[in-house]
Formats: sequence, structure tokens, C-alpha cells
Amino acid sequence: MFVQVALALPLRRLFDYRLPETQACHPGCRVEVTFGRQKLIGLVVKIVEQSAYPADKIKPIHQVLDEAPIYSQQMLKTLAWLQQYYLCPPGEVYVNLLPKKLKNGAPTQLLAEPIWQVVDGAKPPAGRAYKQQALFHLLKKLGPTAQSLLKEDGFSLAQINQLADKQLIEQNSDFLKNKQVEIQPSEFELTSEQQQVIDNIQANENFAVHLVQGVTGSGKTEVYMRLMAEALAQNKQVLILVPEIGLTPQTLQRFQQRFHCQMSVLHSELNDSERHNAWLKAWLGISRIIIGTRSAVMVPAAELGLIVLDEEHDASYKQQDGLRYNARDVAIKRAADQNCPIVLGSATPSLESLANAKAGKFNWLHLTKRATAKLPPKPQLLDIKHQPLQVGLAFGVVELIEKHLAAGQQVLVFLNRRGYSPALICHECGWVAECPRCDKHLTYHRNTQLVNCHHCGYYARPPAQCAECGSSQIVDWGIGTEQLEEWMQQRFPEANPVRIDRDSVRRKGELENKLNAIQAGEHKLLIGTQMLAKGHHFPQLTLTVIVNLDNALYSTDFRAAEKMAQLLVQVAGRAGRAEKTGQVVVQTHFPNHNYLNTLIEKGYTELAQLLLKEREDSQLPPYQYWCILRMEAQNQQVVEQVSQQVDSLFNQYICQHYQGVEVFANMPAPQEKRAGKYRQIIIFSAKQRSMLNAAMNQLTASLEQNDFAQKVRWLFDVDPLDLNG
DNA sequence: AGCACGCCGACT
DNA sequence: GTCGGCGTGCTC
Repeated sequence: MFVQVALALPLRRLFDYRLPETQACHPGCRVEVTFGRQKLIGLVVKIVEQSAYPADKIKPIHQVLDEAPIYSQQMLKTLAWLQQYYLCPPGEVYVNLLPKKLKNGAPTQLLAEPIWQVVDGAKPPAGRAYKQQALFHLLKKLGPTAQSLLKEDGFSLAQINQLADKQLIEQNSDFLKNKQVEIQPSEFELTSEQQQVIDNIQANENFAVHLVQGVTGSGKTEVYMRLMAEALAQNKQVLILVPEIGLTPQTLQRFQQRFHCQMSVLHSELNDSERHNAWLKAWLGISRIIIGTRSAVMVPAAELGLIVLDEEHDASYKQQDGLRYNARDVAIKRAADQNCPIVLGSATPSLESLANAKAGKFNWLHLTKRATAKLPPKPQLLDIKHQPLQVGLAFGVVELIEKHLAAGQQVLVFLNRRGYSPALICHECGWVAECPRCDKHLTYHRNTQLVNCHHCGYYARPPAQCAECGSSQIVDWGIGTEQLEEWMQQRFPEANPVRIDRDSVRRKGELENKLNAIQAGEHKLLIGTQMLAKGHHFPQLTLTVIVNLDNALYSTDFRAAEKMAQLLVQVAGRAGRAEKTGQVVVQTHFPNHNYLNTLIEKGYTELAQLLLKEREDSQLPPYQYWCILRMEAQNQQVVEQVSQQVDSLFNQYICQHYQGVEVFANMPAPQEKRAGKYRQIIIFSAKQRSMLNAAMNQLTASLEQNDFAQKVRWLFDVDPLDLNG
């Protein structure tokens, strides 16, 4: 008997080892094996009677690390699908999805972690220790809570320890064994619309994909919680997926107050021990609720009874390196394999999901009314053709900002370009300073006094002279958030402008601090990029200015219009969520553009129908499935030559066996030269997903055997969201 | 991915 | 004469 082991290597095959005589070994167990002259940890995928490998070269398993499999038969099936669908090496799914400690061979045991509870009869701490007071009250409300969760709630170890020193809180070591869920009653009454959606979803407890399209503020979270309560009451685990962890602290506290039970929170900012415990608690069935970003989708919670995936259109569900999976699609597959319902929520569903909903594959449900606030304001288009602009703003817009600030309200100015100015150009000859590794223009950042490439991270001192003509007349061109902020500081100092972008909130906790300060009204004027569009809501905000959306109207990226519409709806949803009405102003050179007018006059769904029609007419996704083969090498000629060879290999030997699969394009990657390497992509397309996948599996097998393919690094991007990466 | 082997340039 | 650069090749 032999075991086939997946190892964390970029090799698309399993490795055969001899079954140990003394130890039991099952599929799904981790094993330690000798590989060449190194020792590696892998996962047993299969046990077979015969091996195709020469018997004398097969080594024995060095050690079996798990008595019981880490992955159930069912999980192994889902993982096999994942590997085959995304055309990646087996180690990528079987080994690399495990938390690091397990990958390194740690036992499947929880690391000690304190569970805190309020001491019976203790009084809240006196004095100015506000955080400690907040922690005390929260803990009193929640009952016994794991330390890691309190940290997710925004409390530091110091605050916890100080309360413990004052003997106001104590550890409860028995709580880990407690898998009970205590469900608190909701403080909200459901609207009839919410009730209908819930009834509709609960009518079928088997696998089904429910697409809940609800306007911002329509109470999607309350719908999720009612569904969760039902699943938890039936002793099931619940998986909640969110795009970014910035959203969770508030949502998490709502969940904690509603559901008194163990929870796992999984995201990229955890350290190895935290991730290890969160993963194991889900695996052991201790955590009844698992909240996480993309990577949480494959956590093997055995008793999974419901998956909720919020903001389903969000691009961060797609991993852009290594195993390029889309957590939305994987979540649907998991729900299918687990035979449980999955709820996709969004105010602005992706065109992919809308196409599925229209085709009847998804159950399409709507929440059209806002539960509390007024409907989002209708954006106004402001024609800026021939208008003089100051830092990109029309005169009337600056006046409008002034008016809202004077009324003591908050204003958000949205600009999707960070840095001081997006380009440095030579005043004499028009030369543009470019990144030496990417051929992309460099953005000037004034606070660091450096030019920075936003594609590869390259940075340097700004050029003193033009590289073409030697002139020292280098001028900056265009407006970034940094410059906008500087100008606003001058113009509206009393509004205490604050900038929120990737540069200004680089350090951990900085975003949260700034958001809190905004909530508290310390800043009246907010300047931000994409970051500010998501999730957060500002009750005092009454004016939102969108400086520029025009690039999206005439972009080479066929998804640009879709993304623009989603962004505009989200940004508009930020304004006037409480009692105040909001105003949204969009500056544009194309006030008559069909996309903008359809979106504003008829709404997102109408525009989506229009965009879907266009996609269908030009045979683009979602009406055509795409798979990109991406190749990379140090040498430009090599990649080009290899891509030609792959192209003809496919056209000569493969395509005739797979009907409708064709090469859609074979071209240099949009950023052909990036970080010093040359990249080429081949886009394969087909009407049928299964046909495309079969053809790509065949191509993979051929590439594995062909010498020419070894000259480049190659990998697949299945269902790509863009051509970059 | 590692880690070997292997074949050519600047150093004690 | 050796140390070390990274080009190829192999791993059950």
C-alpha cells in the first residue's frame, strides 16, 4: 500500500510514499516525509495499492502527525475540486491553506488562552479610565469571552490586565468546553420586506444561493442575524465572510451582543498563534460563529449550516497571487457540498451574480426600503468642461463645501489618487518620470519627498533634471489626495481636514482612531480614496463631492463602468444616513454620458442591465468564461517566444477536442515590465465553463511535459477580475 | 521551493 | 591554488 502526499511545492503532482506499518494513516492526515535531503510536512490525499513510481525509489513515511484526519472526506472532496478548478499545484490547496503552525507540524491542540468574565458583584472602575470602563461594561453584557475576541473588539492587553489587577475581572477556564449558544432577542422589529426575505430563505433548508440586493441601510445585517439565530438554534455553525476586516469591529460587537457563544475571527492581521486558535476552535466545533475575510472560506467547520457573504461584489474576495481563488465562488461550492444555504448580500451585486440571478440560478431577493434613515440622495452631475479648477475643484463646488461647513456639517471629498501629484513632467520637452521597473509614471509624495511607483513599490528621490533634455524645469502634474489635503488645510483650517488613504493610515489602529475622531466630529472635512467608501457611516455628513470618475467612462478595462457604478452608489450611501438629508455632487466632463444618467435616473439595476447587454453583445464575461495563462521571465524574447509556442501547441493539438474553447488574446501583460520581469498573458475563453476547465487541464498536462514551458514561470488565473496582478 | 552539482572569475 | 557567483536538474 502507498500513500499519495501533497507537498507545498510548485510541482503539479502528488508524491508516493510507503505506508507505515506501525502507525495508522488516513487521507486528510499530515505526515512528515523525507524529500530529497530535506524533511517536509505534507498531507495524505489518497491511499492506493499500486504506484506508478519505481518501487525501489519509494521512501517510507517518516512520521504520521495526526491520529485523526484534519480534513474530512467531504472537505477533501471540496479541496480536490478547488485544485482542479483553479489549475494549481496540489500543495497550494492541501497544505498552504492550513495555518502556519499546522503547516509546520504543530499538534492540533489549542494554545492556552484566557477566557475573561466579570467578577460577581464587581463595580465598574472609577475615574478616567474610559477604555477600562467600556471593557468592563461590554464584558458584563457578553459573559465569558476569549481574550482574542476582546482584542478584536478594540481593547488592548494592558487594559485587560489592569482590570484583572483590580480584581474586577477573572478567568473562567471551563468555558471552552461550553458549546452552548444563548440568543438574545433582537431590539429591532422587522419590516415586512425583511420578514418576506427571511421567510423566503428559510423555506428551503437545503443548498440554495440567495442573492439579497438591499440598499444601504435597508437592514441586511438584521436579516443575516435572524438567519444565523435559526441556524445556531439548530446546532449548526455559521460562517460570515466580509471583504475587509476594517468592517468587523462594529459588526463583531453586534454579533457578540446578540449571540453569547464562542466565535472565531479570522483575518490577515492575526499572528500565527491567534490564527492557529481561531482555526482550531472552528475545526473543533467550539466556535459556533466564524467571521472572516477571504481566507476563512476554507476553514473546516464540520457542522456548517449557513454561509453569509457580505458585499459579494467586492474585488477583495479574489486572491490576486498564489492560489487565485474567488472566495465568493468557493463559498458557493462549499455550501453546495455541505448542502446548506448561502446568502450573498450587496447593494450593488456584481454583474456575474446578476446574470446568475436572471438565469434563475440564484434566488434574487430585494430590500428596497431603508429601515431607519431616508433614501440615499440622488447624485447631481456638475459639468466641469471649460471651468476653471482649483485643485481639481470647480468654483461652485468650493462654495458649496464652504456652505455645508458653515452650517456645522461634515463634508467628504472623494478622490481616487493618493500622493501629492500623480506625475512629474519636464516643462521643456514633456518627458514623464517613469518607474525603471514598470514603465509606469511615478507619483510624487510630498511628505516623504520621494517619488513612488504605485504598481511595484519602487521609490527614489525626485529627478532634478529631465532624462531626455537635461532641463531642470521639472513640474508636477495632476492632483492627489495629499495636495488636496494641503490646499484644504489652507482654505478651511477651522474644519480641521483629515485625509484617509493608504499612506495616512499605514500604521495599525490609525484608521480606527481617525474614524473615531470623525465620528466625534473633530474633523469636519474628510478627504479620502476608496477606503472611505466602504462600510463606515458618518451621521453628520451632508455633502459628498466626487472629484473625478471620468476615467471609468472610457476605460480599457471592461469592468471599469461596473466598478464606477458600485463605487458611486456606495459613496452616495455614506451621506445623510441619519436624520439629515445629504447631497452628492459628481464632477464630470461628460454630464450627458449614458452610464451616468442611467445610474442616477434609473438606478444601479437598470445600469447593470445595460452593461450586461453590452457584455453579451461583445461576448465578454459573464457570457464567456475566461482563463488566463500568465507567463513571466527575465528576458522579453523568451516570454514572447514561449507564448507563441503555447499558442500553437493549443491550436494544433488541444482546441479541436474541446468545442468552443479558443485563444481570445495573446499579448504582453498590461504592465508588461513589472518589478524587472517581463510578462505575457494568453486569455482562453469559452461559452461553457466545464469545457474550458477540461481544455486547461489538458494544456497543463502538456506544459508540464514540454521543455519550452520550463523556460518561464507560468500559472493560471481562472475567472480573472483584471489582466494585471 | 529548496538544495545539490557544476563550471568560470577575483582573492588570501 | 580556493571561495563563491547563479545556471540546471531533481525531488516519491
